[in-house]
Amino acid sequence: MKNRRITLKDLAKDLNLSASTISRALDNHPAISAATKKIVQKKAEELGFIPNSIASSFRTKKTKSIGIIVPRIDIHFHSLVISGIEDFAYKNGYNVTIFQSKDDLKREKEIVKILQNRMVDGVIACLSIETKKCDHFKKFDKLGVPLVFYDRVPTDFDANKIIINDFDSAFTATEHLIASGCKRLGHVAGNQKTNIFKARLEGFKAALLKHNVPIEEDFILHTTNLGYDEGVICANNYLALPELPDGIFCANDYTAVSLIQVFRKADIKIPEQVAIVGFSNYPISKVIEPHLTTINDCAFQMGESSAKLLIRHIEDKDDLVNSEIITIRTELIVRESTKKS
Amino acid sequence: MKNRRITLKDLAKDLNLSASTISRALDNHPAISAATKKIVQKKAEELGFIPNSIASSFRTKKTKSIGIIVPRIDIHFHSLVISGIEDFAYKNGYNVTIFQSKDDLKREKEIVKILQNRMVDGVIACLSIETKKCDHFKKFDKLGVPLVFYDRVPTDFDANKIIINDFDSAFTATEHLIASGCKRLGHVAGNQKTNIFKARLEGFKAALLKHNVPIEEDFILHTTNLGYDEGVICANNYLALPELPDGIFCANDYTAVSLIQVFRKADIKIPEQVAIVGFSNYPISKVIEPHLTTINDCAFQMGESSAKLLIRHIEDKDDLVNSEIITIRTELIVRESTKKS
DNA sequence: ATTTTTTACGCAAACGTTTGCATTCATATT
DNA sequence: AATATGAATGCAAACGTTTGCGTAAAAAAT
Repeated sequence: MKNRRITLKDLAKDLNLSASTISRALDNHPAISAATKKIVQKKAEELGFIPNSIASSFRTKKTKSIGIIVPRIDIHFHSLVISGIEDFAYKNGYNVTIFQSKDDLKREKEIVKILQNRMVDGVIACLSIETKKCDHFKKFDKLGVPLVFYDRVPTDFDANKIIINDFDSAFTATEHLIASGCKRLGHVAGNQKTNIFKARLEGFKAALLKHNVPIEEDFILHTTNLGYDEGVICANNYLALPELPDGIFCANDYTAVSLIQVFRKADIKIPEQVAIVGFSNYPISKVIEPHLTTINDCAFQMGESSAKLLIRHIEDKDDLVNSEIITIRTELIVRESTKKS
Repeated sequence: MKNRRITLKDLAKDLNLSASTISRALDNHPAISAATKKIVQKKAEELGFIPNSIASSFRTKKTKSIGIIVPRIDIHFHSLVISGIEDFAYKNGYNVTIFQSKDDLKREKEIVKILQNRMVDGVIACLSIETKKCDHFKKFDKLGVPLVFYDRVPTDFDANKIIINDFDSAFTATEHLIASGCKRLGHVAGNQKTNIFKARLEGFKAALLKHNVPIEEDFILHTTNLGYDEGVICANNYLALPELPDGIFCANDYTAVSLIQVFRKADIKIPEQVAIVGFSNYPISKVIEPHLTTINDCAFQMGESSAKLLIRHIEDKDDLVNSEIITIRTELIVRESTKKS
């Protein structure tokens, strides 16, 4: 039962070599002869030697693993980002340990503490919605643990950040509505305490300004979490207005989908009467009828870029740059929900 | 810059105590006086001591981390399971390291090797679609590393498994169609090389048998990956038949959604002309019009149960049970797609 | 044949923590 | 007063690997 693990020393004894030679042989160290390497590798195979990576990490102070803090794993955007991170990390010999903050600041702080026990070579994080100050993250810098934020990033301190340009994306989405012939534009806005949603609203307004479209405050509806239910509420609010907007840019796809559904039930033609644009390119956007025009936020690529940047910082310790902001290019995906034609 | 980490020894020197006393004090060991504990804790706080968990793991041979192998993270079912695992693990002081097999057997084997380097106290896995033989997993047993499979589990060897009863679930779904008045029943079947999809087909047939509904082979369509596109193909195949089924049980929600969309475009009323049931309760099932009746596979709970079972096996080493199969209760969620009324 | 260089390997320390056992000192028991 | 008990702490080894440095033997240079 007690299957003691084979160690370097066991191999060494078996082959009348020293542990250091075994270690170097398996590491393909130049100072070891080809013949010895062969022998060692064969023996290792034979005895089923499995290197103890904990011992190795302990010695070298490198764990080859990176920690990820996300609000929730089961949100499609985040699972895509994680997928991108894992993919890039895996190809580069790193593995990823995942924590969910559940959008709870207290839990986020706990996780940060856990992550500091030198379990990870670097950290990738997306802030909880509650997080305003990021002091708890500052210790990573002192410990020499590289840190990259994505999507919801801190504004109160310098850090590596992977973001999309929410302002520009919103601007593009809105311009698309205008180009489609919309004259009365509305916006379903996200929580304005969160920067990305603030930027989307600002981008929306900027586009109107540029094209001399009047900003109708009644057409700008505010939400707190951009869920389906809030989308339904917004839709009904629009319906209660004396006149509907003829184009609405929603800060995410969920609310956009709800709008479409409620409007259609009210026999309002999409896109003929109201054109709708969402944000994030969630899977539902390709399912809803009519298919939803939306902004692809390239979540997988965000994950890849995060991992890439982090690993570069992990391995280039002499890197003088300690703060880098990378903006991922988004794209407008035009589907039926805006094709007035 | 070089911020050397504070260690137990530093604390010991500072307080004129031995490292062992510090260690025990922070561990709340009974042999240490309350007074000493106070002092040690205060000093630890003051110097910003962070225990080196790698060293601890190295010494104790416990990493308090569990490895997860999933086909893909960005599939909603899996991200839900992972979420359940992480949640339970977190509450019990474990963290989770995630790997994606990408449904590639070769990569799955690589991951298994990586996971054996004693990085994890236990493993939770969902087999890649390619995996038929599970020999590569057997080493975990020899190493004393507990292993739990979920959803796609091996059939060729005893192991801890968390599954749903696909046969029963399919049976229930089909009975529901029959109870709704359907007489000509169809099934969109998944890849029959995969057990869960085979069981769903069998459950479907068994329900027909029980209720003396004829099994019409033309109404049973086979697919390979159950994607949207295959759903569209199936829908068109149904439309090409001399007579449509009046009730269809789909092996997953994607194909069910495609059926609904294609049928509606062909001006076929759902559920009046054709009632449709899906499987898995994906988010889209609540968005599609009409909302989709489906089987809730309780993915989050699967994750929780997996973690619970695994951690029990990790901590009860003397546990004589080495193979346990837990079936999670599914539930039929009735929505508009089957409400003929 | 001697010296120098090169090649291939061994020695031993170190990483920070945990833990069985020994030790010290104070207190309780006889 | 001598011994036994118990509480609190220290000692030292161990976990398995890596790595700078030392050294022996072999090859090359003189």
